[in-house]
Amino acid sequence: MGTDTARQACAALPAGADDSSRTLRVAGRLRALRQHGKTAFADLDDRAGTIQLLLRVNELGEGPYQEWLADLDPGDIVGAEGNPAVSRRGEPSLLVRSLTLLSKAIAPPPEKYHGFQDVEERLRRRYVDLLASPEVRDRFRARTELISEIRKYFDSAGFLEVETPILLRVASGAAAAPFVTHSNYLDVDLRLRIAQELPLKRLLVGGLERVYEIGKTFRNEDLDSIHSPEFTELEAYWAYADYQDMRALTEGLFDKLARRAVELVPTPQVEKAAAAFRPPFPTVDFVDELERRSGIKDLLSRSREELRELARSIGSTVPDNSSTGTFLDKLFEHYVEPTFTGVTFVVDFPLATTPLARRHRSKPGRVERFEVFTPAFELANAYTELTDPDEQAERFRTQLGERGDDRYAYDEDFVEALRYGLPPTTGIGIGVDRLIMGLLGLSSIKDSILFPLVRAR
RNA sequence: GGGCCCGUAGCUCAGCUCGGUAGAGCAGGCGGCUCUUAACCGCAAGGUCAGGGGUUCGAAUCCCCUCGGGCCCGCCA
Repeated sequence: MGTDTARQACAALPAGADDSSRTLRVAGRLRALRQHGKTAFADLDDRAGTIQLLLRVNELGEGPYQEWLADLDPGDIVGAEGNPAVSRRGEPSLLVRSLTLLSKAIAPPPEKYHGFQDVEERLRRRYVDLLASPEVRDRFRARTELISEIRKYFDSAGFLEVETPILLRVASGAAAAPFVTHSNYLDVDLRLRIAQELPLKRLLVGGLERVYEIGKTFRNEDLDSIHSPEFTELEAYWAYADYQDMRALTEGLFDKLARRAVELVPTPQVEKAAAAFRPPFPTVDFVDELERRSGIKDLLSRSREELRELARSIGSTVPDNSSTGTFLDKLFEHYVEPTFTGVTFVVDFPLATTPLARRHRSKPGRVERFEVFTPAFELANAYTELTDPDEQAERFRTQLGERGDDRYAYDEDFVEALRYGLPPTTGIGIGVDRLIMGLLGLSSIKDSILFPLVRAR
């Protein structure tokens, strides 16, 4: 039985009493051992919580009692059988009749009061971090539960969960450097996906009208408090809907997850963090807000050179040959992003920033796109999808021409797929590790990932 | 890539400013204690002071380099 059941069995007893008519059995890890000559106390943890073991010469006998105490160390994994009891000080306890050593901890657990503090060691040896800290175990359980909620949400909205390839000949769908590996059999270099977007949209061409995928995505770039080379991404595509529909769906998801997060981890930190994900959310028009904050007029009619000079004037050191979209992004990052105080929806981006989105129906020079920002990071990116194969081909070429490298790689087969007809569609990508960070109030993406990549030493 | 900070016992930390035999608590060992919950009391043990080089009669301490980590900035659209 779990320690929670065992504790309940003790609940009715008065302090100092035990009930020899009932037998309890628990198994778990010894956390602390307090010896008092012929009596000893130990705390035993399992997935359900903790219970005190009460060991006495009276029940175990002099010889076995001394042998047990000589053998036991904090960190050992034991099974215990005995009677429900309450200590004289009122602690629910298992009065032990017999003990079984299930696994010996040869390496000692971290110091019991301060715990495992060394940030680097906690990442390199996450198993020690987990065994030493119930809070860390709770955090990662919550992560899994929240991802499970995401699945339920999309499932109940009629979305089909699918798996698309991680190994690809062309890694496209985002602007990022891929990891490259090699197939010995095919004798060809393969890339790890940098997004799930293009395979998922192919599925909509194929008639699966609502699909989503949650899985690892890989970007061969920097590692810092909000970037991990391997991260969990959610992407969803929805035919016969546009980005306004997607916004409503997203807000519903955030609302549900915010409520669930507080249930899972009812701490002030999480309550505060999760509250920020309760609708309604402020909306910021990319161009209007940037013009208002910066005082720059007619942003969309500025030449690339003008935008470059404007970016230079705020201290950006991006290369001269960067794209128009890059300069606009730099200006936005500088003038607007620091003003966000909570979860914010930024809408209707300049066309130049986004090669896969549909042109805005009423705002010239824009795409139908929203991004979700928190004060700390970009969280989600959604748009009404571009469905026209000729325009898609043209946009890939423009992107390549401006950047002069092979990012946002031209995916020829994807353009071919569009020729068969992609229904009007909206799609979204959400950084799941970051979403967990936001909901639980974590400041580093490494706190959201069980085994983050660390440098060899 | 730049700046700042950190690395001392298995764990949590002092010691570094101002150079002079490397310390404490927890864990582990031995002894004591029949109600503790950071149990307590006593004894003994435990070190590549991240690594390398330099200055010095003498370096954990001062200087340089390297490695690892954290934070900030830049870059990554």
